Amino acid sequence: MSPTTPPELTVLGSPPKERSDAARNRTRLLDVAARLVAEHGAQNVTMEQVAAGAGVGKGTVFRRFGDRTGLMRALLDHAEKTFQREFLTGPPPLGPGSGPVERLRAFGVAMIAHRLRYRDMYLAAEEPAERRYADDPPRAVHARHVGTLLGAAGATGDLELLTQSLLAYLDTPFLHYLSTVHGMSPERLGDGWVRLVDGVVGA
Amino acid sequence: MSPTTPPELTVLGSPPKERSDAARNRTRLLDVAARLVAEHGAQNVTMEQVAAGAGVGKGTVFRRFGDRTGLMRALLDHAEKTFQREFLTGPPPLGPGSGPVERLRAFGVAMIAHRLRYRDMYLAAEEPAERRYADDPPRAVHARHVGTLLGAAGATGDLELLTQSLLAYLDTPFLHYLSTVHGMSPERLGDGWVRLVDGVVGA
DNA sequence: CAGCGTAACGGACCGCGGTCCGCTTCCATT
DNA sequence: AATGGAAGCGGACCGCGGTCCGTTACGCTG
Repeated sequence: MSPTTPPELTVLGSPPKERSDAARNRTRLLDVAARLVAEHGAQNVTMEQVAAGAGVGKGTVFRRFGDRTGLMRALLDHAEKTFQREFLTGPPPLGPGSGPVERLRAFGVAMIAHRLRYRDMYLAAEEPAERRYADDPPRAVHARHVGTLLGAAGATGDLELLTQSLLAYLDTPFLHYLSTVHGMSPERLGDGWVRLVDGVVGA
Repeated sequence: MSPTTPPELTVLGSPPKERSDAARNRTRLLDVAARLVAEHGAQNVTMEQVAAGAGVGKGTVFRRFGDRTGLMRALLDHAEKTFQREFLTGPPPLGPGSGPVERLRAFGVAMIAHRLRYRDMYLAAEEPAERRYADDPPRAVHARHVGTLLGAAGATGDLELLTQSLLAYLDTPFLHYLSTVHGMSPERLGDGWVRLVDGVVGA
């Protein structure tokens, strides 16, 4: 090897770097997609519109984002990261500093607000029923967080399943349904979460 | 009016009768669809195949069943009715004769088995995220049943929301996910249900 | 700076769900 | 049995998500 050879293995966790045209197209596509979603609603934005708006071919959109739900997830990424920072390292009662039960309560309440706020995109980001919830990194983060808090709160038994039971309550289509069809307010939904948590940790 | 005039108003609750050719096509379509689903899986059956197999045009299928999910719901109708009879009028502990908490526990356990058994069609019968759970007569029956039992069990507070919280645990894609990705057995899922119920009724 | 291997590109193409509308069939009435 | 009108029918048609593959452009190497 020549003396100027750069490292051949990418650093663990950093994705292989993108070619410049690819990177440019990704940001243009996200910009256009965000604009179109804000303008017409996630429901009414087609992949072809996004491609045309960014001045690229349709194939490029699919190469970058895999499928429609991948594009939507990419759009949600920033909001999701912000939310994660809040409950992982933010101020109490959501972040560290409060007791586990209090943090658990706050987590659900915040998640309900978050999901309802971006419901349009969360609904559009849903995977088909067969692969729902699988390969979903944010969900894994939420699960670890809830599981840890449950443990710290002294909950006993099948914590893995208990965690999933709680997450089921925070499903966006479910919250959306209760909010629209049953006319339930976020506060009411939050109270429901608190009650569920209390019941489950034996408070 | 002539003396032989039949009643002009259909009896409340009985749908306006179907023309003979329409009725014949409905049964043929359901037969063919059931066969194709059994043969290739609900996932891999197209509406056109069903139409062709029944020797009718595609438009006819959609006229009868509205959309793909409508056809799947129709296929599930028989199993669903049977299940409803079991928990509404069948023997204890599922049917009347046991205490409300015991019936509630049995209901969830039976539902988990039922949904996993027919998961293929339940997954295919799912509505898009925006209208999920809305206009779903079986769900309304389940909700009334669970709500009634919760009340009889002496649960207090927001029974409507409590009912929905419990139903969220019985969602087919959720159960399917836990069963496949997390490798959880029906028994384990049943235990999770029981724990949830006990926590919520304050047992 | 020329050459080259590879990633990226673009848009024609495909399959499926769903719609539309001119034609057919049923059946109530006389 | 004839007839009129409504319910039903069929299949061409449309739009969208997703794929394929020949072409293009990036950037590394010498």
